Amino acid sequence: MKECGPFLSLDAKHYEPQEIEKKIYEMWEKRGVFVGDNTSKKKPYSIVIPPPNVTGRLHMGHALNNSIQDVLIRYKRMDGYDALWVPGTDHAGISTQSVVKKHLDAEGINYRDLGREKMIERIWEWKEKYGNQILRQLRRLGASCDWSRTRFTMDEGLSHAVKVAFARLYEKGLVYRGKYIVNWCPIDRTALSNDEVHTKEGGEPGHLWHFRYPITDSEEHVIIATTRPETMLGDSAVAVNPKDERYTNLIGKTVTLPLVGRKIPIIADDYVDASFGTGCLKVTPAHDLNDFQIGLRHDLDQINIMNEDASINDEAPEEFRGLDRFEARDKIVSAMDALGLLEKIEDRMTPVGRSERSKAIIEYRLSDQWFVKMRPLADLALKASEEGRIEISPHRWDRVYRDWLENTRDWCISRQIWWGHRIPAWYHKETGEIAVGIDTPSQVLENPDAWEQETDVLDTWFSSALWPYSTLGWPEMDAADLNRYYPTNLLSTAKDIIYLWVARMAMTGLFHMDDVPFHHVYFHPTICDEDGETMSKSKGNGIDPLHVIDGATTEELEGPINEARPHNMETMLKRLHKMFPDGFKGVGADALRFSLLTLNSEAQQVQISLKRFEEIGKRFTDKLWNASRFVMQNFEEVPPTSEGLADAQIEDEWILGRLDRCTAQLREALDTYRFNVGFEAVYHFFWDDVCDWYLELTKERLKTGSKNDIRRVQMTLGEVLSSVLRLLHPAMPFITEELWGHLLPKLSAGELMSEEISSDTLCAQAPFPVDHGRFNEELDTHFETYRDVVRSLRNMRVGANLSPKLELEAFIFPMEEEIGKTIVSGEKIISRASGLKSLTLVSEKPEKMSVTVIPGAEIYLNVAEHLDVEAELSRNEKALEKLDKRLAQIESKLHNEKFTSRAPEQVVQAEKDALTEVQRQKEKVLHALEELRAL
RNA sequence: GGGCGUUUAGCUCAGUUGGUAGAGCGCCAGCCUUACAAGCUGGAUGUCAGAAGUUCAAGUCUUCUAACGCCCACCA
Repeated sequence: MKECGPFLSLDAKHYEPQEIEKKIYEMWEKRGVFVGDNTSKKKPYSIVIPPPNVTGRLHMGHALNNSIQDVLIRYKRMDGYDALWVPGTDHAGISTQSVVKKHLDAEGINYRDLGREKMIERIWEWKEKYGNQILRQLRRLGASCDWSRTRFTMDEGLSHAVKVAFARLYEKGLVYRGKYIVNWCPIDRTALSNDEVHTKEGGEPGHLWHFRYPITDSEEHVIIATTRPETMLGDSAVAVNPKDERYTNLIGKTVTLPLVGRKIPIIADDYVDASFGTGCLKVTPAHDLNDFQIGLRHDLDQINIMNEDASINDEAPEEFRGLDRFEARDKIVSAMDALGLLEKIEDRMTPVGRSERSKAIIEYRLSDQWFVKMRPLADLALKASEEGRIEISPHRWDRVYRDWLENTRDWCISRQIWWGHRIPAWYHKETGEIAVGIDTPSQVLENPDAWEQETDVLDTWFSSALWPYSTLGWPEMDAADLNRYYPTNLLSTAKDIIYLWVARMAMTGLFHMDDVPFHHVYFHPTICDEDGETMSKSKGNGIDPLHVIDGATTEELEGPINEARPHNMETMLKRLHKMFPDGFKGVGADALRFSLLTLNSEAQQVQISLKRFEEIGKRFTDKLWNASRFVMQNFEEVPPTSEGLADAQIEDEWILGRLDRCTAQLREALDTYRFNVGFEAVYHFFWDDVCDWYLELTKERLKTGSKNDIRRVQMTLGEVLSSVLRLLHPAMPFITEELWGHLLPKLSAGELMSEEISSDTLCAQAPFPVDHGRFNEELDTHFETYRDVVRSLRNMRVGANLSPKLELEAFIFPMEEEIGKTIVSGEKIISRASGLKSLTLVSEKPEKMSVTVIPGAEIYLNVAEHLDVEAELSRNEKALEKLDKRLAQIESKLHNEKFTSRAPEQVVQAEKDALTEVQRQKEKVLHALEELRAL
């Protein structure tokens, strides 16, 4: 018996998740059921979590992705694997530093005054205090991570791993230092990788200024166009296309740069698009990526005119020095205008790069940076992908991944911030010599005063790139975890970090470990709101998973909207108030997870709204709770005999067959990451087959059957329910564990188990169901016929407006002996399900009864004086219409000679059979109508 | 500019080798049938975005078009 739990009485009519979920999670943790055992004889199955930022709060994307991982981990754990899910967090360099900076700002402290050491201390303090919030939230979700292995990208081991990785890459010449033009954020004062810069689609409103640059010693001028006039201070050439005949005579001459007075050459370069603007391009190598490249080709001066904060520096004429870049822009425009050199100003949408983090417009800045040489590494990853050592699902992302690897550029990994892994490189103060080492290099130790350490830290993604093996003990090559769990089985993540993270893990994994970091990559769809917009903080359209789990007042639901203050704020609030005037009642983690999983198709995005969690997850948890309650109530009176078990009835065999089929479907679906398909199969099996049919059919047997027959039903129910709980556990771990706590003692006490299950927690010990091969095609088809008959009978009853309680007589007039036999074999089932007094096979048509024609038979229901001729007529006329439509379809096919001659024999025969069948039915319906009209 | 995705019932979406269009919600009618009214039973609802093609047969394959969305690269 369990030490604790189950927690909720089965008397409860509605399932109340919140309290139970917390208690159950505690129980699991206390028992250590999530802990991987690297000495186990079981086969390993491992996943390393995409580490959320320490600054993060759980959002819907996390909820989805972690539900997915948890499903697979729990599935494998139950299925006999030593399943390990390694959790952890990412130090998120810039993001965390700016969060703490804001806190300090609020205290009136400038972090720069604090100094590097103190600031880092403050960030650590903050991290210790708030950094684990997201891990606690993952627990609320039910994530079965091995918390004893929790890692942090800046903990001791991982920091060591980062240094080792850097040093090894450096030794191999794959890390280098160089001057380069980088994306520069003037707010955070750091370089950013391309992936951290975002450009709004279609650009942002701006202007295109056309300036005249006078040709030296001439009355002529060239006209250049720019969207960033301030950069002219750093111009070192004007370029034209060599094929542009308008300017060939100018090549080699110089222009005198207005305001500055510098003489700069007119050069020819293919990069210039002759058809754009005037075909003349000002070249500013220090402040534009393309200009930088042109500058290299022509050996132009690289004139940096800006400070770190993008104010104008002393390279510029005095009047502009110290000005902010946008002030300088205005001033330059008016100065040019005053000189009569402003040709015109056009309004124009211009591409504007912004820092993803600070939202500031980025500058391009020439500086000393560290880079990873990507080509050799990318080739490793490409090869692994071509050899199928990394498989990506859905498959379409494979190409996206490969395209990037084929075209990738060197990766700038230095960041000018304090929070992160400080680059283990030292510079000789005089010679400029560089020393790199995992520990402080000996020459530095010998003469420390002559050296200084690099102040930059590494891009956060540098440490993330090592995550799958650094978390398992690398660079210790004989670490038990590393040996056992690397390569991991799966990486599940969002596709927007396919380059930023996935590709880089593949590259470094292959380089450092000589093996792929994961065999499979699964990209889940993007979560969008009900209008199809991606959820984001700035739009205020996010749904907080914890609100879904715990519920929220209307005010709390407003939170994200109020914080973001989007342009359509009013509409959003209005809609919220209309839909949830009394707040949202929490549905629990199970319902959240189940909803997300059944919505998770192979599409690129999935639209969700709060309502959906009620419609899908909540409804289903409630159904599961109630049906289980009912089943278990019927175990109360179990006679604990183990002899004389009655034979299985048709419905018993049928439901067990369907159970097996459902099990096979779910396994197949989970193995191929088709979560919606798998869980929908279980959903429908449980709701439709188990609840609506099997439970309804067996109520009577449970009430009035013999003890031995009751036991048969109980035994079947026991297997069905215990299997369903196990099938659903990966998706809905809490409620299934809770119900398992109720069910298991009853099953054991009554010797109702048809298989050995010796376990006290479902989570850890219960085996995942297997397909016993009991699905019987023939029996299942027969059962479908019964259901057809029942549906027809119920329909007739409703048509005659008769109470469902009234027991009626029904008659079957079969067109074929076979059908008659089939129907008779299901007599009990049909009678029970349609409230019949009797079901009789007749060879002569009964009269004055309600009639329905189904394939192969006519069904009559004796509704006596309640026969509503009008209703009968209209129902059968409708049936006739349908048959006619179908008939036309078939006939047109069969009349088509090409069809009969070219379609496969079987298909043609099937159509012919269908024709006879439909014709036969039509005749019967016509006949019935005739008789009805005669009444 | 390049790549990808989506377009199926009023809404949100399934639809795996081409072979009579499905689910949930919503809607209509009837039921408090002893697990569940947060439920049960029955019912209505579709030129599968448009066009062309391949095929005996197309929601499904090919091409083109349109709308919407995402990613990458960015003409100063």
